[in-house]
Amino acid sequence: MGVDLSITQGEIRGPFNLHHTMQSGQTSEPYWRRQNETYREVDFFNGQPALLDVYPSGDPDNASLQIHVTGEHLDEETLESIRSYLVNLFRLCDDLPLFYKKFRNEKISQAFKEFCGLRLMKASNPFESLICSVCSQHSSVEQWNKTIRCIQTSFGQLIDLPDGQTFHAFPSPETLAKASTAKLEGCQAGYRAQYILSVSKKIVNGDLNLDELRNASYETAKNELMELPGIGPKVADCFLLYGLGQTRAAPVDIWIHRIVPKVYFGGAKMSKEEVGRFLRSRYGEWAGLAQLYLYHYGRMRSSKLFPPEKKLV
DNA sequence: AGCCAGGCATCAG
DNA sequence: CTGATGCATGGC
Repeated sequence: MGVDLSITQGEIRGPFNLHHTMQSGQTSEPYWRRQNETYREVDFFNGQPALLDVYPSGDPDNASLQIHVTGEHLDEETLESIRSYLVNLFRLCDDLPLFYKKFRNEKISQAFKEFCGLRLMKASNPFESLICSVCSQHSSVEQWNKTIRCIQTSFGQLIDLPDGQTFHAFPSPETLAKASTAKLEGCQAGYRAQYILSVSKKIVNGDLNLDELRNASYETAKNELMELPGIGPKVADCFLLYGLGQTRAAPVDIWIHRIVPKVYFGGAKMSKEEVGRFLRSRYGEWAGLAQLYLYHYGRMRSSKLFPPEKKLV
């Protein structure tokens, strides 16, 4: 009923730090449940639910990912789909060493050292990522995570695991389109409840097709997303980056809006739009990753867990 | 009590 | 175009 797998160097291009990646507040999905070094999540593979416990091993520069799978019918094909699921989720094929090398002479390289192995994530369920991105607006990481977990248990299909544990899948657009405002607000969604409803409805009636956005250019996709209620530039970029893997997207939130002018322009006054344009022109296809390092560095630096001794500037 | 949190919509100049 | 304000909610 349980099988052990590992993803090792050779399948991972360069360093990988699971903790940094899992704790960087990306809106691909909510935080996995954590117990010490191990992170747990449930999903379907070949139509069967399986519970994944993942934990790191090896030194940071030569890291591998250990996986314990609990479930039934764990044939070779299922295990292979679990492996590729994780490789895609943590974007383990991204050439992190090349990214570090390209920008090693910039101030941002301080963040490379501090958070070496931090990787972008890409959602396995774009709809879930879109709802996460919507809920993250004007809220803390901890808060939107609670809301998403509540939406999951309140509306998501029950999953029975062979060992008797139960989990909930993330609900479909059809389910959320029919959700009651009261129940959504019960999950502390606040005024975002309306946004969740209308976005879900637009997906159900065909006005919004997330798979088609995948093939559109960055600009086209972003403009189309911003037509939707409750989706502005930042939420659109979060979804494009963490939901669809558009690595040119660089969400400009309050942290990035503070940090970029300070680090790159001597504290000059800039609009959010200017900051976004700057990151895209400077980092191109790496803009999303550069944004993640700046964001995580800034957020950790001002946290009590990470004293602000080392300065980026 | 007041301000902030991975913003957005709206309205006034 | 820029700037101000309300919006739900919890944490500090």
